[in-house]
Amino acid sequence: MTNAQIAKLLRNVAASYAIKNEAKYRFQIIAYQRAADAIQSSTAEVKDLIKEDKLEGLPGVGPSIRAHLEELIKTGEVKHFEAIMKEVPNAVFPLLDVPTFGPKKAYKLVSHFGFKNPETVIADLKKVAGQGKIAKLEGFGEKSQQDILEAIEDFKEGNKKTKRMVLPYAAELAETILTYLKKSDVIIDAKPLGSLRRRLSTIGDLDFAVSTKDSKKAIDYFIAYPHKERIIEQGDISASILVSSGRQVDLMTQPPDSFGSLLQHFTGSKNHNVHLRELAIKKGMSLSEKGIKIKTKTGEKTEKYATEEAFYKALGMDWLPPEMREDTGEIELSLEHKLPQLIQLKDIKADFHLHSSFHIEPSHDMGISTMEEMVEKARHLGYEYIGFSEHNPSVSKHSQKEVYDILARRKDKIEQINESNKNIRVISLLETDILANGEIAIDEKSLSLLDGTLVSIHSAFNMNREDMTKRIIAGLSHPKAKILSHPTGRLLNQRPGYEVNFDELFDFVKRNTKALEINSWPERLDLPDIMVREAVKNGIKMVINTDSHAKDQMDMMQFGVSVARRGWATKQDILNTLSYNKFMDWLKK
DNA sequence: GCCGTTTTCGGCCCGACTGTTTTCAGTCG
Repeated sequence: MTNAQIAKLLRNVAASYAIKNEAKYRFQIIAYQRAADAIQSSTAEVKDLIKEDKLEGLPGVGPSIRAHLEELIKTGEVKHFEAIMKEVPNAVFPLLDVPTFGPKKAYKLVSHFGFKNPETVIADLKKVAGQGKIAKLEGFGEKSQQDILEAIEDFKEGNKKTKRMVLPYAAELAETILTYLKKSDVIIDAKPLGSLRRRLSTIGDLDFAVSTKDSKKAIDYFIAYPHKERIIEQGDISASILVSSGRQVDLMTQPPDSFGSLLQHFTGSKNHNVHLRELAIKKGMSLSEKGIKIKTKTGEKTEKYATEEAFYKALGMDWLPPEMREDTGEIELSLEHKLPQLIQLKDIKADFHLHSSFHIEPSHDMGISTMEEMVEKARHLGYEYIGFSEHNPSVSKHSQKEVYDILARRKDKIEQINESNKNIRVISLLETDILANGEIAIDEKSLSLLDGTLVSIHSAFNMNREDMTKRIIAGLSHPKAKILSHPTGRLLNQRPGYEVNFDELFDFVKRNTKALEINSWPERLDLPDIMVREAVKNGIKMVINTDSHAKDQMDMMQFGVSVARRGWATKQDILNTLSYNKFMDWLKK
């Protein structure tokens, strides 16, 4: 059973409690939802966590839910869950996945019409809505009947085409919308919110904060967005639209003197904010997007905050980078004024994963920009040095002698570039396959031509955990193999990573002066942020690379930096912040 | 049901928007 399935089960339990008696089970409902959130966002599978006795490490999973989950993994079902859910018709649960449907609405409709089949319930509901039968129900009307039809339609569309966007694409779309917003006369400032601002690797909806003295005009301007498909909702201070790519875009407004509270409130994460508001209550404060409500002798007043810095300061905290706001210890550090200094884009002095168009006759894809073009781009980016890491020449099409000859020509070419340009030092790297047997694809003689090599997995993904771990460690064991590229092998929205024992791998990397790559490619963003955090805790060195196949892709470094920041990495954790000489010293270790 | 340097008992975040309502319930973030 996957984490997603377990999370859904816990949400169904929460929904069942809500249907039974929401007031009575209020806190159980919250508890089950929290546990579901924690499990859904965990990188480790619940069954593995149980095996390693780490399940209680998840925030929101206590003794009771842990016992239930152990029963689930052991027997495939949980008696307690079954008992609660038995009182709710099965057909309720699929409806909960449809936006605008909560437990109450789903239950009312399913029980009134007597729907029995979870498989067909959405179609069944669409049918009775089409027949005008919902509008006649108490608590429903013509409009809500129409909304139900639209929600079902959108849901079916969404299932097909609108998965979460990877960060770089979301950032691009956001930039277009921000540019539009900033053209308005009444909009003083506009900034991204939510997961976009926290720089998650994948983004669902896009949220924006707007500073304005005239929220009505700002909202009118927003809903007139040229690529708008339709308005989802429109109120006095916020609105939501659907844009033509099928994405929902939300806008929140506040006057300039409350803009700081607005940014803070909607940047989240939910857990960060809930924790913050609980702390505030203990200080007699109440937090919202409007400011901080404080009880006074005469009544209460709301202090306004124009900046987030001032808002956090009022709570006795330092401003936190949005990437850290996940309630994983950052609030405590901020209260103690001990936040780490996260790495910034300007700290980056090099990029080691560049595929040029040099004719290397590679095992995989080639770049399209010349080495010279990429060097020029590196100069523009203010780098000090770069490394070319084309895929190794195909070993199925060439003898090792031929591989050597190609690499020797490439070495000459790199030397020539180093002689002709004084701005950027170029080092001779390669992206070498780790073969299924753990050997690296090219021989000793060819390796001797390189300053070092990145190694990576591009074949035989389906090995078991133990064999894959052995394979990677074997590949990384060669003195020239220094960096493991895209370590998990995941592709966002496409495939999960291969199975590796990362405890073992981390240990090996640390003991042998190797490094793990944070790959900035939009679908990779690999190492994932959560594992970067583990790597940082364990003192593992990393590099942030773009894996560029064209010069302009070198701009994607910012996304790798975002991943590093979400993992709390500082300059000291990332090797391409080192000067050329220091990095070369490391490479030779 | 979870959680803890104010608590192992007694708390548990805050508000906007919509539709169907004459004051609120449901959903969302």
